Amino acid sequence: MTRGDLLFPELRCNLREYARDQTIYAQGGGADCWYEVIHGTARICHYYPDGRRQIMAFVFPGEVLGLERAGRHNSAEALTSIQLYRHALDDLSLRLDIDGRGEGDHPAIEKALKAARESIALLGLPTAIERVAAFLLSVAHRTHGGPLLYLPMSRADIADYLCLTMHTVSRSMSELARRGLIVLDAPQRVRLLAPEKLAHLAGVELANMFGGEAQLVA
Amino acid sequence: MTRGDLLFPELRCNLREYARDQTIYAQGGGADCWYEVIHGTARICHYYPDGRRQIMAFVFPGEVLGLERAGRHNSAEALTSIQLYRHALDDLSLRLDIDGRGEGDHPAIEKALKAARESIALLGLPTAIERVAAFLLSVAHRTHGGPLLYLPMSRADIADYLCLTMHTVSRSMSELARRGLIVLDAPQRVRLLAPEKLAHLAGVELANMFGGEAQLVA
DNA sequence: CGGGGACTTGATGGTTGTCAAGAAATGTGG
DNA sequence: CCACATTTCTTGACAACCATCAAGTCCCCG
Repeated sequence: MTRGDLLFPELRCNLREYARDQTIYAQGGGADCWYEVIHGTARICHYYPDGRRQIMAFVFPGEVLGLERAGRHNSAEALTSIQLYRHALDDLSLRLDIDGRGEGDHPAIEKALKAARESIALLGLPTAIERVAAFLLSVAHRTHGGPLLYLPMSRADIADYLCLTMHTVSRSMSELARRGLIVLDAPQRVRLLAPEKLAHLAGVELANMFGGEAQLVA
Repeated sequence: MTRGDLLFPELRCNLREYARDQTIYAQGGGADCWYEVIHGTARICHYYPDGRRQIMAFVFPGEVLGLERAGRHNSAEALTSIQLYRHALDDLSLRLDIDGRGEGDHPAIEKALKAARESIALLGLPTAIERVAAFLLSVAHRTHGGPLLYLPMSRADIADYLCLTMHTVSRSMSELARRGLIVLDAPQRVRLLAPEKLAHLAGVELANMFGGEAQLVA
């Protein structure tokens, strides 16, 4: 199941490992490469001078980070121990073409654009509970697709991603549990009981963006 | 001053004109080209089945739209009468390299990514007045850079872009005027009296994103 | 001059941020 | 393995902010 197994031995020199909470690259530095996640999860953060932090994205296996030719606008940090494949900036082809055939000549950049669109869509949802519902569906779809999911990030991370406070995220989770849409086995372990109702909360279209309901009923 | 003058006669066949409120391309259709704005302004809209509308971006001269190889996720509509240069999808070079030298091999996509980052940053601001302040700075920077600016979009458009209501946008504008940061000569004609104070509201870093204060004091 | 659309403004209620405390989970040393 | 310390998460009370509902104003255009 480990995706590193898919790689030829001569390509292993491009593999990088980071421990939990390590910085993969730092905001303000120069960019000499981009990465593809083999396994583990990262967060992309932007720090403002006033101390606020905005999480631009979470990056799961098969997704990309660091596509900034001009330099690092954001920091990348390991949420869990993480294994990355390091690419040269002028090579925009993916190592793991998981989705089947590529999506044009620049699949890496197009993945990045798609992720940005998804973030904007999430922030466009008017209420906290809708954003949390959409977030859970997004994570489910982007990891295994099953109804039992592990959240590698803290409530504060989720809050900084959805532009809410940790408290509101927590309240929304509790409210979803109270309505019977999810079960909180542990703070970071969530079962999606009614993904179709979550999808309705998140907006039908957004739910489609996350791959629809079919995969979640598995 | 008209940018069409910069084009060689043999390239005029790729110019397209649209009148105000015309649709440039529609959500759900196929994508066979992307565009560069010569003059005029467009809005990129995403329509949800429940009737909500999210404006993903406003596109000013020198900026790009329609970079979606897989098909149209969004609609593009002319805010004013608009002149576009039509590009093939496999040619990602810009016709107008306004910023001087290009920014790598894929300047068009990198412009699109930069615009997406800016939208996320705007939505990350916690209060309505901060978003409106940042929005005004952004428009000023992306048009002429001077303190006197014309807003080609309606309050409702701004609201759907900043994820607020038209009413809150209007109230925020009035509040900025009350504080002496701007003057509302007409609903769509705004003078920035204190761009540095607007920048402080919007957050220093965001202000830098919009080109800093120097250009606004002109 | 009259009509309609866009904008502004007021009153009210719902949602979220803030402040504060408590509960649960995690880690550490005995 | 347990007790304790620390961090993370949850929950409550309150205040601030924004959406909603409802008028009212301004401006453009016929």
